[in-house]
Amino acid sequence: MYSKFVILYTLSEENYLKAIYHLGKQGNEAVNTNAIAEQMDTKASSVTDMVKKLAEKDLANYVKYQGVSLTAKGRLTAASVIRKHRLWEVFLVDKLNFSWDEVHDVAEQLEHVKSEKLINELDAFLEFPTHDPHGDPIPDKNGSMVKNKSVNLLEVKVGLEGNLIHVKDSSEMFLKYLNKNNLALGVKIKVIDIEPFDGSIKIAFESKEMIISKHVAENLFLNI
Amino acid sequence: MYSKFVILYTLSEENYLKAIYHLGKQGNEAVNTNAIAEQMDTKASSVTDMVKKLAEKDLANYVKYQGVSLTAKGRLTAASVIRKHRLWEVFLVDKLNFSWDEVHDVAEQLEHVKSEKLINELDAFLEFPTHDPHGDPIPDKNGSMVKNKSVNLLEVKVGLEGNLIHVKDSSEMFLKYLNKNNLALGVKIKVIDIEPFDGSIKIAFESKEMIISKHVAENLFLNI
DNA sequence: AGCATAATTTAGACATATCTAAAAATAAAT
DNA sequence: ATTTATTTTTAGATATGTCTAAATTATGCT
Repeated sequence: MYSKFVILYTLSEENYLKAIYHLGKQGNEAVNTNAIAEQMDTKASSVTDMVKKLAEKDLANYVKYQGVSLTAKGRLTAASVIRKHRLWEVFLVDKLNFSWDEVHDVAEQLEHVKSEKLINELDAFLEFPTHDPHGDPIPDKNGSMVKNKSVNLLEVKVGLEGNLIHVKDSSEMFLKYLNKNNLALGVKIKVIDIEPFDGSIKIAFESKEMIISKHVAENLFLNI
Repeated sequence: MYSKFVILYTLSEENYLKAIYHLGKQGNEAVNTNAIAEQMDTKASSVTDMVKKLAEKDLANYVKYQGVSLTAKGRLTAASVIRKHRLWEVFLVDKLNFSWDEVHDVAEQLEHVKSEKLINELDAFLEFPTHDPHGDPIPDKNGSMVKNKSVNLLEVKVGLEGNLIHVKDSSEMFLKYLNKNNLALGVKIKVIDIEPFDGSIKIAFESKEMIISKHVAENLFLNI
């Protein structure tokens, strides 16, 4: 009755693959042990252990003291987990009334459910979305995704405008800040002024003006 | 970024609670170590270990050599896992085109995802179903569910009829057998004859007749 | 180049959940 | 009631994934 299913990779392995994928340009660039440790809220020694295991399974390229990158196999596996994560986020927001700041932790669990049919049917049910609720592109079955040709708000010149199509930091705290200020995906934002002293930016949107810090601007992307 | 969520009980603990709940009349009756081991496809010694842990956490009543039952807390936890399992089964069948013999393994994974909001919103999205695709009742938030006042096919007298509302064995093999013979939930079945020699039963449904073994009949329930 | 600092790895330990094999307790049989 | 068989528990081992502390390698600085 309690059948065992084929577990290709463990939860832990999948999470490490994701971290390396995100930190190292889709896994193509070598990533430091310490960077991974920080990202995953764990210790560097634990990272070393796991990274050896990933290399043994032909998921990662690892040379002592030189960092880790992903093999083609590792990259595809990571992309598949990210695909699941983002599809579930769309499901939660579009069908289950979650707001974009509530989805992360739940999607983090759902992304590890193993079933080809499940994720393909979910994809179809959601009508093959291309982006998640934070504007991140959803990889297809082969791990490829559309390139976000968005521009960081810090690069936008005074007087120019564009729609907010992506936010980099998707922590609950940051998203709640955006919510509070009515900054949602799709909103048209115009750059009014840039303060050279601290890099803060005055923007206009929905007939309001507000000043955002450089740190906030770093995380906002427009399609200009 | 990779936040840790509060894990109340481990996957393993939840699976043991479910097994004890199913084997012991919703956890009210004491269950043998061996019975649990068989149900969970594990060894008796592993069961002893886990059962001690459940007792320590006030989820189970355990007296050496006397079997295990569930405390109120254990019963509620088990019911909550079963609630999730059955709601996900409804989702898979109603929304993602799964057939009733494909849902078990996937639901077995989804049932362990922790989020109050997720399961409540899913419940609402599915319009508060009362039964899963196999006719099993779905517990509510308090762990209570409607009593299935169905009659086992073995108890039905010759000449009487009723709708198939529940199948006990929900293994893929059994469900595929039912599919092959067009025996689906809701079908109106009439008992034509009972063979005293081996307990097999001739039934009529959808203007066909067929003979089913006693073993099959044991797993079918009608609402007479 | 040589030394100090930072990053990384190794060694050894721990918790969880499992197993095998042996011991102990209970149930069944004569 | 005693012996036999079955069930259950204990003791000790293993695998995974983590940790701390110490050792090693790489990097930065003068």
